[in-house]
Amino acid sequence: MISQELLEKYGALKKSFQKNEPVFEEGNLPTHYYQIISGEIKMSNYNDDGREFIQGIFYKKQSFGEPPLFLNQRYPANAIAVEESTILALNKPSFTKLLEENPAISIQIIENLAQRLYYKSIMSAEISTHDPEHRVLKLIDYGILYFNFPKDNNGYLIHLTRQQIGDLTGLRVETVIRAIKNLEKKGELKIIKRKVYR
Amino acid sequence: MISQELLEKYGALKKSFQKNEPVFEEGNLPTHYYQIISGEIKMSNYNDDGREFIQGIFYKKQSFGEPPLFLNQRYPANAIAVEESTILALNKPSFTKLLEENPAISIQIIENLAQRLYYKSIMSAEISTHDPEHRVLKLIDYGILYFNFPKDNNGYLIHLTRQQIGDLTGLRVETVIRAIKNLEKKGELKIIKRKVYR
DNA sequence: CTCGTTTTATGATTTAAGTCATAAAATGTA
DNA sequence: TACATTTTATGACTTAAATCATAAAACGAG
Repeated sequence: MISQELLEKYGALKKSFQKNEPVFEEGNLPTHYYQIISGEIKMSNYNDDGREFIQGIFYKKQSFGEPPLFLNQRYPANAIAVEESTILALNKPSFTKLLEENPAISIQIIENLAQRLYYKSIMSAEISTHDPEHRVLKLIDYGILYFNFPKDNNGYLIHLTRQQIGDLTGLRVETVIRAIKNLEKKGELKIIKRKVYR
Repeated sequence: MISQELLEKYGALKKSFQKNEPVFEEGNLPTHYYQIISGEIKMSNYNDDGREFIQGIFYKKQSFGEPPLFLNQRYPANAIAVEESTILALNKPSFTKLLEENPAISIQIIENLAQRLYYKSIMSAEISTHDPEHRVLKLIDYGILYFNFPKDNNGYLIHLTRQQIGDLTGLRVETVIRAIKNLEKKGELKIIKRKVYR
């Protein structure tokens, strides 16, 4: 995360997005660095028969969509606002200038990319070699660590729908629902008013 | 990739690894930056019942295992030599110093991480939402682009075993073998003396 | 060259997850 | 507050890929 002041110093502008409004679309060339001020942005792909795969969900203070920006490659996925969101957008030339003039930021970017690569490494192994219950639980545990889910007296509230969990793990809703029920039976998590706690 | 001279200037040492010898193991804390001079290194996980998932295969001039090094986190996977390999290893304090004193290297690191994140993004979507043939073909096409497979008059030679393709895509050998046969029937690739060409 | 190991190959069978159908809560909104 | 939409839920059925069994070809070490 880069401080709002620094981004604005280099000319970053605030933009608002309605719920379900796209920030950028698969196949387009990147033009800006994006960082969330408030709201929630989802990056996802759709396969030929319309099935969604969520690459990640990003919250306030997080940036998204940088890899293709650095590589001058087309976006491999869509980014859309899950809820009304405000985002800082800095155009590429200014962003490059910012990086050149602030070497310490590069280290932050490296750490951020490393973190996301670490997540993808774990999840790709989980997704491809483990059973649904294991996948769902790992995703939840990862979310607790890095999506900063809120904690109350029932434990961490997993604010993802069953459908979203499915789209993040490559499982179908029904399978996720069944897996969560089984995990509850095993005492791995709680379901209170249909909400999942861990 | 960082030039061998620069790495050696900061004290990097050459190390040799026998076939199947581990470079580092899952759960250990990172101590060095590693870059391949020659040979082939595989990073992979094993699930509870011994099934392997290959995170990636790295060839000469490529570095591997940096994300946990930057994050001070334990390795999420093992790295082992697929064949006899020579590697440059630079310890963490020296590597940090190198980065601080050579800001341009940071940009290279960023691009490298961005590239790998891009690969993981594509593959994770492919793996979770598509059928075996699609997965295998995407992996092969990616490999042609980034693993620099050799090209001869039959096309690009995919020098991965069926087992490795399976471990990279989360499929079983038999499924990969059948998928490859079908892809040959469809004219998407060639099988000559059991070797796969595209 | 020989023998053991690895890789590719193919058919039969099983099974876990996907699909389909249907519905009741919960949530949002006019 | 009423109604449409979304989310969660459950049972029955189907299917694609995993599993199991077996073997031939290729490769590699001695």
